[in-house]
Amino acid sequence: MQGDTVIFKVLRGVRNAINFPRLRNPLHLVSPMDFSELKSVCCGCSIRELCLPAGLTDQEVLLLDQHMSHRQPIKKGESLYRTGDTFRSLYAVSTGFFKTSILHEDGRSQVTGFQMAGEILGLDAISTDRHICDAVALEDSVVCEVPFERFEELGQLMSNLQRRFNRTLSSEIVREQGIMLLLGSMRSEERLAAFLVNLAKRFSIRKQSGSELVLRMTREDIGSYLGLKLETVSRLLSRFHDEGLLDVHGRNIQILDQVGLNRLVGST
Amino acid sequence: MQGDTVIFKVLRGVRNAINFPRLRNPLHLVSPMDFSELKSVCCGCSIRELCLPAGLTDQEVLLLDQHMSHRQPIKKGESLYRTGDTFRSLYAVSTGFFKTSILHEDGRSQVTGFQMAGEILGLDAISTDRHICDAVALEDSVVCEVPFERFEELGQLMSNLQRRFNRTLSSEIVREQGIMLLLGSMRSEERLAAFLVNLAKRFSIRKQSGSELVLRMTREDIGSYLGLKLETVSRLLSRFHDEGLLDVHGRNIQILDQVGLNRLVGST
DNA sequence: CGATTGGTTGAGCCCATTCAACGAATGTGG
DNA sequence: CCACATTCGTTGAATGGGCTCAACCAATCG
Repeated sequence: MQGDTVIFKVLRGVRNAINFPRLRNPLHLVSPMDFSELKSVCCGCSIRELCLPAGLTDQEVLLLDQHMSHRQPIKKGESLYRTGDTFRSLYAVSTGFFKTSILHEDGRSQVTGFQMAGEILGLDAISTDRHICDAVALEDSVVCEVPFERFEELGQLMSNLQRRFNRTLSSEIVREQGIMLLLGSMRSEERLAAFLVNLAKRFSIRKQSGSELVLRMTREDIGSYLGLKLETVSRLLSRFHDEGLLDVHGRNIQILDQVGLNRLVGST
Repeated sequence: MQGDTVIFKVLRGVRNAINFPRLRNPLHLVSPMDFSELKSVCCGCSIRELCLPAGLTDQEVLLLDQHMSHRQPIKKGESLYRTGDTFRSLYAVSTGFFKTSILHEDGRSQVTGFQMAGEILGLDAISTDRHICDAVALEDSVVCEVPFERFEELGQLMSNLQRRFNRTLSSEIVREQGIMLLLGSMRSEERLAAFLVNLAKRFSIRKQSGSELVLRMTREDIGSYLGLKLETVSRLLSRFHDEGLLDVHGRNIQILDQVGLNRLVGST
């Protein structure tokens, strides 16, 4: 134990001596001309605190910003990446809406998630250096490309960034466990209610209405995500409508009874 | 772009100059007496390459070993941690078998995984600093406790370790996506077949028989994991037995027709 | 020894699926 | 501009896969 602490103090000393102080130096080394070329992307981004830069200082964000983020538009229906593509970058959704889905050998597919502003795409590819799912834009969108090799290097220099990223990865694990619970032990109406509640919550965090949802995905996408058939989703939406929980007009859904919907999920 | 590269070279230079060379120094600073107290744990571990130290050099493993791993026995039926416990450490299974499960408010629970030698427990807790599932030993087991704060510090100093850890987290995401596919779009017999094939594969990687399985979990555990009722699991095992795919004697299961089982899953 | 836990099997039921028809909206090319 | 195809969504009727309920057995444990 004693030996442990000694070594650790040394290690920590080394890290502190070099990591944080040097962190600022590189920026100072850049000529004024270079500085003028640096356009802040993340710094002025409205969803900064929902995204990778969450919890970083302005200085840190600036560093991340200039060396990492590369904005890129994606048209509705286009793929950001496909299964089998070699993995080079993570993508943070800036604006828009995506779905990710994995393919089974026999042609069946499973939607594994819907991503909106601030959420990260491609985390699953880190493990194998290849994308194992398809990411498709469900509306015209903009993503920030984050070259992963560089990001890892930056993580080594910014412990704060690395710590946040560990949390991002862990959150994705938690999210998926929630889906496992949903798929493994909820009935259809509970699944759909949970889905709508989750979507509403994520919209409202982003300062959008938490009761008026504009679905960007088809009934089939929802069904795949929830382990249901599209007809079942359609029927359930109609039933929720009849029961006064929702107002359903195609993809425009207004939540009329938030409490009733939550009761269905079982939480609260 | 030019500016990018300049700064990056500097950053990389800083890292290289301090990270790897210094890495060895702390050990040299320790007195001989301290050295004698250091017992290698991971270094001699038979599953080293399946566990956190995978891909590290001997020197790096030694460092990880001495400051991180703390072996700890867990009796069958005991909890390694419970939902709500504050998160301090990850645990690597050294020997034995665990299950993790999350609890729904209304009492329902969902088994989210079974962990065997070399697999890491607690990854989901990183996101919130609290454990969000229960981890229970299904047989007498030994785990290596890895205090996470220290591990993060070490990751900052060993880029290799950090990179591997990113992959570990990502692999867990991929694993869970596989379960989502299973729960969302497979029929009961496919699920059970996939489960058995996966279990057999993991046993055989660990130099154990890939055809003679000794299940450590109950039918109910399996059912929860696969989104089925225990009766369904029992019936399916009986059917597989009748069809000559398996030899089932309680928890001792021998796979008789590997090919037939794989055909059920749909892969190959 | 009874009590408890885990496993198997049967009978009937129900929820979600399958199959099918139809309508609305959108886009495309002549 | 219309005719046509395509995609998406809704709704009905019938089916069936997995669930519920229940009885029974085996192993383990106090």
